Amino acid sequence: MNSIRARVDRVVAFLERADVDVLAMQETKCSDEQFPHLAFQLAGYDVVTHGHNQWNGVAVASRVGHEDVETGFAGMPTWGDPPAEEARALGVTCDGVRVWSLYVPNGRVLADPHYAYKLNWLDALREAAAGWVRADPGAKVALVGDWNIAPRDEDVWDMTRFEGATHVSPAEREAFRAFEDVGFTEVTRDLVTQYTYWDYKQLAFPRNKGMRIDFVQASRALAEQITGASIERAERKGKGPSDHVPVVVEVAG
DNA sequence: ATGGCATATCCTATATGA
Repeated sequence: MNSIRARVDRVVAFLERADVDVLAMQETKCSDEQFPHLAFQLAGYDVVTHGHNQWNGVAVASRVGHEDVETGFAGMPTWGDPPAEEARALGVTCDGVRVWSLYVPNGRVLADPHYAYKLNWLDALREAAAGWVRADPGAKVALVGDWNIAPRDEDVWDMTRFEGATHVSPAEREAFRAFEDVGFTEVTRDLVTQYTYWDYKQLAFPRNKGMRIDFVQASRALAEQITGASIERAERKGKGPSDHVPVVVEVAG
């Protein structure tokens, strides 16, 4: 989002236009008290929010109900001094699908402690997710949001610009791939080819210098029900866009 | 050749982002 308050009208207009049931948001950049609920309610969506302050922040808007809200996951690493859990993960069940809105730590640069935090955070998420499907192999679980990883070379506009950078390192790519080992499949890759993020700077969007870093990892039971996917590139246009665009999946039933 | 954005708040400065 890069701030929900800065573009709530755009977001709600998109939900209505695209006929979306559930929206997982990341980087809302506001506290729970500051979240602009009213615009969503007027459009028929209830929003569950998890935000502490101006950093991070995740939320799930749904017009098909929501239950079993969880903030953070078991074993989620902390950050800062004093160490604290950041608002980067929110689990909500919407019409039988367990939706996790995830804002994976950026990593900054490879030498930064934030990079180790990112890898630890992904490890802990995979462990937690493994437990969810182990407990219920038929569970429909969606791990969605800003993964801050470009799993393949073609997911960035120019690999030579990413030598020694985060988002493309072997360790990050392995951390993303390892969700396969615990029963998850990335379900948008085979259905659509498109970047999901373009920097605000250097005319990145008109030059199509983007990155594909937003993904949907689905449990087996959910992956079987995915019937379509799209990446809403047009949402990067016009006045006041986010630097990311929506990634949409269709679920049967 | 260089630098060029956008958001937040402790707002004429700094942190964050990828």
